[in-house]
Amino acid sequence: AATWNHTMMLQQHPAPYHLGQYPLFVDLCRKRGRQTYTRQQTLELEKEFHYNKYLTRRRRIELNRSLGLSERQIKIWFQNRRMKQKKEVKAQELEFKSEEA
Amino acid sequence: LLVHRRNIEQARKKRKNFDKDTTSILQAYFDKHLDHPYPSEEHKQMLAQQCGITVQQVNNWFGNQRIRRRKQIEDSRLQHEQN
DNA sequence: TGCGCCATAAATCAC
DNA sequence: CTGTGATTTATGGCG
Repeated sequence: AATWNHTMMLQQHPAPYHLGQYPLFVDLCRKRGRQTYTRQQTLELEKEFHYNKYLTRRRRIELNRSLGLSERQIKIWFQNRRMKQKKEVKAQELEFKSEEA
Repeated sequence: LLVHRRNIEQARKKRKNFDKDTTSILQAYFDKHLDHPYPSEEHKQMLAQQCGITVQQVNNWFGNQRIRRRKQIEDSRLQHEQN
């Protein structure tokens, strides 16, 4: 039986893909790197997020031009930011629970 | 960074390593499910309760562990490589 | 048909 | 310095 690490080594695919089998060699592109955004970029994005949590296409294009980030990166940033906020809210709720002690 | 300022101002907690018992429980589960170290939501909650940590911390631990073990295996394989 | 949510990868941060 | 828990970019599946 192929272990997780065998699977990784042979197929390059540890597969978080719930629902059964994952095709071979799918995940080779997951060797990607990651750009770290500048302070200014993060600051502007954070500012925009405070203004509204969801972006219109128009706003996305404006940010694309003012920051040097692609529309896709900006869209993804907002998705991640919403997830982060959700986690923070969840953590706060857990804190309230522990206050009952 | 900004994140740091935030942490210091809001949380004021130092990052602490998990205690030995917690690590033991998590590693035992990981090793037991080496074929597929992706615990279900139910198992994550169970582990969190057993370890006295949050589900998010369980997620962090498994995420880090998967990547780091994978790297370990790759590295040891590269060391063995001779052509 | 695209968009957002979600779990996750991988890199990076920070103690 | 290293190690490790946490956070930040980025992907792909699915609703």
